[in-house]
Amino acid sequence: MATIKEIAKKAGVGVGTVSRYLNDHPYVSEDKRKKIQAAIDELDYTPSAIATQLRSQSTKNIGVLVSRLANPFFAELFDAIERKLNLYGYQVLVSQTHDDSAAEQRFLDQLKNHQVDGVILASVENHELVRSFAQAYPQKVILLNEENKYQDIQSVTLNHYQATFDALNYLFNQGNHHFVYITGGNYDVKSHGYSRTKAFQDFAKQHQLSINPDWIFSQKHTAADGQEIARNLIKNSKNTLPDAIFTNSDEVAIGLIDELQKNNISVPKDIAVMGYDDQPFARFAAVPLTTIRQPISAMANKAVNILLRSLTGQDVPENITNEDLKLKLIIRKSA
Amino acid sequence: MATIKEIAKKAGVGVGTVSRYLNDHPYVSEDKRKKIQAAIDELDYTPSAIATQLRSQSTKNIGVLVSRLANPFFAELFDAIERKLNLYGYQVLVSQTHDDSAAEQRFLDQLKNHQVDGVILASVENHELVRSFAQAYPQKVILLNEENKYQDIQSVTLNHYQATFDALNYLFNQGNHHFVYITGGNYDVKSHGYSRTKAFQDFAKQHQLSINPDWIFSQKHTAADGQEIARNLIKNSKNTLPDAIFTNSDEVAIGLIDELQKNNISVPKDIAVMGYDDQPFARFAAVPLTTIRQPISAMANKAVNILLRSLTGQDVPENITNEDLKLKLIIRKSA
DNA sequence: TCGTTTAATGGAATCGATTCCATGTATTAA
DNA sequence: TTAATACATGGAATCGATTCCATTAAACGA
Repeated sequence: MATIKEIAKKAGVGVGTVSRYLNDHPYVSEDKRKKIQAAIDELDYTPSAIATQLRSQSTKNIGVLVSRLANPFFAELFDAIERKLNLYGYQVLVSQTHDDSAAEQRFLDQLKNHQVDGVILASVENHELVRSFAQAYPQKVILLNEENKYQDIQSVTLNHYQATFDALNYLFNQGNHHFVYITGGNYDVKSHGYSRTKAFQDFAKQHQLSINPDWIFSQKHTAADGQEIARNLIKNSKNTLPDAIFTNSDEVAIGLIDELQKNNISVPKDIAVMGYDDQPFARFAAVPLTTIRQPISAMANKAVNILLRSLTGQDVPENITNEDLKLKLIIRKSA
Repeated sequence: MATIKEIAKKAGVGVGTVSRYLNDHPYVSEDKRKKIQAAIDELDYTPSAIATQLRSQSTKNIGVLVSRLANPFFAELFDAIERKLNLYGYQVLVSQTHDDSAAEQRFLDQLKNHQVDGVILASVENHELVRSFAQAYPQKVILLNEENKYQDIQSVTLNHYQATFDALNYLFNQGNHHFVYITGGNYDVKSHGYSRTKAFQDFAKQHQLSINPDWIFSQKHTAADGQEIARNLIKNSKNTLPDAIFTNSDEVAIGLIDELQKNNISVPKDIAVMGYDDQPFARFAAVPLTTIRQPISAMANKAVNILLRSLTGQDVPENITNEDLKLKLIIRKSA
């Protein structure tokens, strides 16, 4: 590959002049412009991004971390983020954790070794780890849709507590009192998704519902997980079945419904099922899902806006309102 | 951030020694090892990946190009590719074309400017463009699941022609003779997905089916597209409706079925619908999809194997057989 | 004992761009 | 006419690693 030196030589000018030409600096005569461009064309020259990055100490790369891209929610989120970042000339590097905090570590290390200028974390496994990075690089890290226990980390957060509470209320008011709760995280304070779980716990307390520990499921993500839960429920609960299931993912909901119906349990008549995300597919399910819609594109845009602003100091329009970031209960057939 | 120079200074050794230590070269005394490690710990040093990349002329980054990650097929494909590449210490950069060849151009330029060591193209818009890159960097480019008109480009290809032909035969043998054909590409030779289209054309010829030009749809990808097609079909075809629809995507199939049913057209009784991909969701659709399953993980592994081998010259196990790469008709309810 | 490997080490050169500095010429102001 | 700016340019220094080369010390063989 040709280098800037070769271009300079071929054009009969200094490397400085070539660089100035490439970067649209003034102070390059028309005469040399032509010669330089000719040399570039002739040698099919493209500047080495790596060299530029080293010298300029900036990569124009942003890392995005999600737990699993095969989850349509994350795929759509990534899509929105990429579109927005491309607008500003950034490339995007995605990584998936698959719930593995070692993968998260490797991802974050890219900040340290300057592979990326900043990161958007749409998933966090190890809060301590993330926090230590966020403190080391406060402008370079932003949490998206994750619990933020520490005010010192930039983040865009939605009110999942309220949305979950409202959805549970909706189920309750339909006469459901025996709940199954399924989360993608763990059923404790340190887990991601805890504000939803907290809402469930508070809700149960408020209505004095007894929580059956066998009806709490953790780290469930896929339709296959949902099917398994349904089987488990049917097998273990002898004569008592729940009357409502709150999932934290449409995928799980779909698996559940499929398996329940196969066992002649009607949704929503026998059991109501509440999804989460309003994934593209939700409306097309065998029983169209009642679910909580996340405002994906608004979330993505806001996160990118904030990150770019803090990264470059330059003014990036703030055009996302709190209204745009509202979660919304979508009522279909499953509950 | 600390640099290797500062480490050298703090440890009282030369930069060469530090570098040797970092890269596990022999010829570093136990004594200095300790001092260097102490300095590294104290200054929280991490080598700059950019500098290393510049010097070593290799990035350990691979680019993956897909048309749309929100398509579950591509999301799963990406997932499989990423898992495999991580195993070998590579990072992955994804880009989406969204059918825009300018995006493809930008993506490929990363090869030229050394942002990536190689690329996997699971989608191609502009064949000429891709070919010119493939010729400039023959070992660095591999096509995955795309038409390969030129034998000079590395690729892994499946027999979509045969799979499509077989699926059409299946539909035909059920008594369907009036076909709608829907592709994600264009209905011509230059388009991606043409071997499927060719199979359809040959099939029609063989059975002397008349092709209704109003029943050919191009560049359709989403469930919304499917719904629109269904509406279009119903509105325009007065008293004649097709009896079978061959789609090139489960997503489209799902939208179709939804809209047809809303109009009291029964699937598969009135119209049979054939999907493509066997996306995770296919089995959970309102009418579980009859579709053609793509061997995603085998495809991904094979592509990565070939690419890494041609990139590094080193031996990467070839453990994917042709049997693993077979497309398979999955019969459910929609046809 | 002396020549020959082997082990350790420091530091300059290098990868390919950008930017600062020095220098020179042309233009304008007074 | 002269001083002050503006315009153009070449090339060295720099970003932060790796690697080659030169040098020295220790171990080895005969």
